[in-house]
Amino acid sequence: MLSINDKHIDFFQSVYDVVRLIPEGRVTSYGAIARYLGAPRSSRMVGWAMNAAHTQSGVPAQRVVNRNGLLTGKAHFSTPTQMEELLEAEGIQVKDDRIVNFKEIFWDPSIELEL
DNA sequence: AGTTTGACGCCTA
DNA sequence: ATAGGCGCCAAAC
Repeated sequence: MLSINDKHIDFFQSVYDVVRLIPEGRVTSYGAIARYLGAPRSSRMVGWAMNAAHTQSGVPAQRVVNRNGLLTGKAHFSTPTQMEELLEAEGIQVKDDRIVNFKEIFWDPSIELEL
């Protein structure tokens, strides 16, 4: 699925690129990433891309949650507690698989990177 | 080649 | 507030 043409950059690669830009201590949602990539209705693709995120390096997958601030992807980490542990290590409070103050630490690429 | 399934989001009842 | 349906695109069956 590699492409030699720059015209259509891999969707996966683009997702990883955005995720890498998420500042420490901040989080974003699948929908926000999809919207930033120009596919507002394709949040599922972001999720699919994240499925293979662990194969990439420098991709803080724990900073990507669903629009409710729920750690929906925690099952895909090494251990069921890995995700929240990583988040808490960055100063993000997690309560019952949900990010506390989600609205405050939310980082929207389409806004933060609009310039 | 048709069907099912996602680490989702949004609208409607 | 909760539940269910549809959309959207790619990969696995």
